[in-house]
Amino acid sequence: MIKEKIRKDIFNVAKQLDIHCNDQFMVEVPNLKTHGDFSSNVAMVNSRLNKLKPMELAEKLADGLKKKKDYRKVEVAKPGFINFFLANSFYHKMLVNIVNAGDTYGSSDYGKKRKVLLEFVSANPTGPLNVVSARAAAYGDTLFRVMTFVGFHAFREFYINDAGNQVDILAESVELRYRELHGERVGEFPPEAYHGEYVRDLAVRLNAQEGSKLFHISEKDRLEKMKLFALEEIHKMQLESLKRFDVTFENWMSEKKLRQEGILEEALSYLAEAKCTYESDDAVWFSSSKFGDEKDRVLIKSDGNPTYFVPDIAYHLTKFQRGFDIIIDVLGPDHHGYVPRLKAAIQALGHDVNKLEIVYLQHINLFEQGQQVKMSKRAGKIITMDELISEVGKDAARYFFIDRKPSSHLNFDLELAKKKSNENPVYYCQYAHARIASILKKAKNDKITLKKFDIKNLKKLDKPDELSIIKHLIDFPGVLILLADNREPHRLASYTYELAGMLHKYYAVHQISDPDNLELSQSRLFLITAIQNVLAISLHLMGISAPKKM
RNA sequence: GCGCCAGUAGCUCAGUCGGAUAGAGCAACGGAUUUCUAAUCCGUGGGUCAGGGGUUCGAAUCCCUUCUGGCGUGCCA
Repeated sequence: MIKEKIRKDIFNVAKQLDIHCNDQFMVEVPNLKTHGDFSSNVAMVNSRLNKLKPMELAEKLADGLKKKKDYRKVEVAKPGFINFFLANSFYHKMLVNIVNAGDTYGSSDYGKKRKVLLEFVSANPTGPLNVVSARAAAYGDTLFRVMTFVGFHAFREFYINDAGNQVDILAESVELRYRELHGERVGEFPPEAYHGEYVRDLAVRLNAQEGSKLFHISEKDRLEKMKLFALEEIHKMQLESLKRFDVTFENWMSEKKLRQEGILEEALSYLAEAKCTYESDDAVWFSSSKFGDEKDRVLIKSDGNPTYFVPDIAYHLTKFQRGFDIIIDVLGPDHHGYVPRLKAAIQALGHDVNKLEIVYLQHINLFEQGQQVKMSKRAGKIITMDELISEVGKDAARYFFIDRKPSSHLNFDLELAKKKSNENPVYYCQYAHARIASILKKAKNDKITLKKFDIKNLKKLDKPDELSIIKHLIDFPGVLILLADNREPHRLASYTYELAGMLHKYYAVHQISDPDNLELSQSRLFLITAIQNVLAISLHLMGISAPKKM
């Protein structure tokens, strides 16, 4: 992290010169190259404190900083900026570090082993995963990979709503299809039932296993059997889809299990102890409005059953009991009205609500030939995650889902994702990686080797584009930390795309491997080795393959 | 009505947390391969950062307000 280094240098010089310096100032990359590799507003921020004009203060600091050998030039500009130009030797030193670090480059102990729970996807076990789940899967998994890489102790968790109303309806839907198989006329399929073709498949498979036997047991037992069968099968389907997407979970939390273990009662009794519940209209209420929710919420319905809210409270209670430092829920946009009451419950239970973070992923619109693909859940006409993966491939799908920041609506262009051309950013990134592999192979054939590489040779790397590539490579660890802190995987997609672009441009202008120019070639091969290393790491963190050949 | 998210080039979006002349890609047009992969590169045009006000040395970024779009606002999950 160069910015940190420069900050430290500034602080040191200020101390030596007896200049007051608070930490409010910034070090950043200016828009214009003529303004240096980095610049700082330190003199402007601290001018009042030192009773000096910004320009005067800047001059003083700059004089001290000029003495450091990592800077080629330190200059002062108009309102009071200090501009830093780094020495080539500094870049070369960093480049060697990058290659030496290998696939650990960018990793750090930044997260200080803080325990992080990432809950995402958590789709109802009532059907195949859809594209929204796919976005959540790509988002959550990439965030997990990066947070782990920068030193957090992260866990992925999938919460299965395998109890309650929805799964009863699922069982009834299977029942109807099962009856149909046995020649019964079930008439119009109820609108609230699950219409998807997979329900029929489930019935067929159940029938293959059990035949008409199920008619000889009570309806209650039969429905229970169907429920278990359907849940098991759908869970396997979802697991399989996620596996195709290279996403796994450390833990699957079952709502049914929470109920069986009495966590719901536990949560309810804590709320009662905290005097946050009361009875009214034959129902039990939670006084969530005490904690900022807009109104109180029902916990136990007048029919004696808990609302879906209760298991959610119980589930979150376990998250806190398990001792996580950071708890991240990745939710769809339709849940944001729900969060205030959840946070109210956490406060009522006496836990630190600040540990809970909610990330809302916005909706996805699929486009095909410029037309939005209309999806209707009722008619069972949805595009599943599996169909999407088959259609565009895992790599493209994961990239496209990560490419936008979570709060943006995502327009997914199916045509573009399938294209194998420069228009498709996924291939653009992968091709850069493959291209390097190809150059390295060629160099090997030409007997240009990198073994026992002498750092002095890197002096040949002095072109502006070479230095800005190295600069970009040096940024990598900082990008990962920024990404982890802000929970914004899209930064990695942009970063990778930019790096790939730099390689392609570099390739177009310079002969990298040239047997007639051994020393220069070795320097350049060293550079592209570093690029390839970083490309491979970023692609891996995004769950995208890094091919050697395309 | 209230709440949340968004509004940046014709389109899709970035913008490193308040910095200097707001950036890419696509689309349009014009160029570049006797070459380490043209799945690539170079060039050209394109902007009232939705509107207005405020905060300060300085605002796409922070505050207020108006407008537009999406979602939410169940004893459904």
